[in-house]
Amino acid sequence: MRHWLMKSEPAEVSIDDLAAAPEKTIPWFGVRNYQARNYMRDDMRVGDLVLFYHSSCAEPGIAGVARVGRLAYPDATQFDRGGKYFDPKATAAAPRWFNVDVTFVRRTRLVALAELRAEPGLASLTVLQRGNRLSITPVAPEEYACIEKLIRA
DNA sequence: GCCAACGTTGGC
DNA sequence: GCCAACGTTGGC
Repeated sequence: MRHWLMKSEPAEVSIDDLAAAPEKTIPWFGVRNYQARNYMRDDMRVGDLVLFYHSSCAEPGIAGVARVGRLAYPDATQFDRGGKYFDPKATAAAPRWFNVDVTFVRRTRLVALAELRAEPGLASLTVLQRGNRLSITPVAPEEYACIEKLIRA
């Protein structure tokens, strides 16, 4: 099983929104970056654990844990003509964008970005690297264990 | 609102 | 294939 960190703007989808969703599950639509897409399409498996990260907000940081609830399938919003995620180059026969479903596991205390940065064990965490903008990044098992510890601290 | 960093696009 | 221009991300 692999571990992931997925960013979401809480104004769009927060950990509370995920907890309140039907079946506590939300399709992770709208990703329009190839590397992030590839992680979902090629590497994510049902049951993989996800650190739910709030970004572009007053208190950026890890706000909860989720898991992959469904393998990647074509992102419906790419076909939504007029929608903000519409992609004119995508076709049903050759979809460009894929998403997994993400299922709520639990809230955590807010582990702030500054706290993550201050933790020596997380020095190579992808999301903390300079200039990183990827909304989906892998988390090594040791890094995940380190963050679990921070969550409980 | 600012701005650094990065990905994508499109002309050549 | 190069690279300038542009758009987006995301912390501050």
